[in-house]
Amino acid sequence: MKIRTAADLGAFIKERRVKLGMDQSDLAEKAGTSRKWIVEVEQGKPRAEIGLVLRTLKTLGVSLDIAIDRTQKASAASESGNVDINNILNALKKRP
Amino acid sequence: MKIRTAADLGAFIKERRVKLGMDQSDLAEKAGTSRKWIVEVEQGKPRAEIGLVLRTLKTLGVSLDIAIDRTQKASAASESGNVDINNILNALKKRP
DNA sequence: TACTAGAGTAACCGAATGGTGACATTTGGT
DNA sequence: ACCAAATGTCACCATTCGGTTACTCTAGTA
Repeated sequence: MKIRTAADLGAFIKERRVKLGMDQSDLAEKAGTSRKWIVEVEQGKPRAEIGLVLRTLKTLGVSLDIAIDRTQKASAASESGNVDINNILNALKKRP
Repeated sequence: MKIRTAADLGAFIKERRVKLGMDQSDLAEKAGTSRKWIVEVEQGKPRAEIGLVLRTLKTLGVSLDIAIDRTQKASAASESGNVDINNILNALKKRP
């Protein structure tokens, strides 16, 4: 599932928690945070800190993967993961 | 690439930014944040807020995917994405 | 050598965080 | 209807955030 917003994240966490038969207190304790924080994150709080988010996801047995977005208009090098010489040259053009 | 810690995230962001030929100021401006914040995140700040992180990743043309972790010892239902009846029953046992 | 771009660091500050503990509401079972 | 568990909300508070501005240091260029 693609995560684009904090709301996406919150929905996923809640769904996953319920599937595992945990309540908010269980998850909070296992993830080393507070129930209040779980509530807020499940509601899509955009300013929650990533450290706690990562710990929470780990607790839920979930992995976060990052990848070059194919739906984005990107250069060939961009997708390959190599340095994009065109982008760099373009940036250089901005010099006075 | 799997993201397990804030340091992972920071390393990825920096690598990606450089590949695209951007400097910290460029990225900060395009992502709607400050250069200071970019510096901190690239250094692995664990308390950066997810909202900004998501915006930054979007700016970098990157997508975040979430998935049930196969390396984790998980029940069959857990992997399938269905409700895990065993976990729920286990939780019920805790009732006094 | 002198200059510049880029990266890292520091101080300042208003604003928001996350934890605690309590209370209110909703839900499900007896 | 009653009760208990789970969820949602609130006030309080020490801590930290993120933005701004300015300074340093390094590497590469003229």
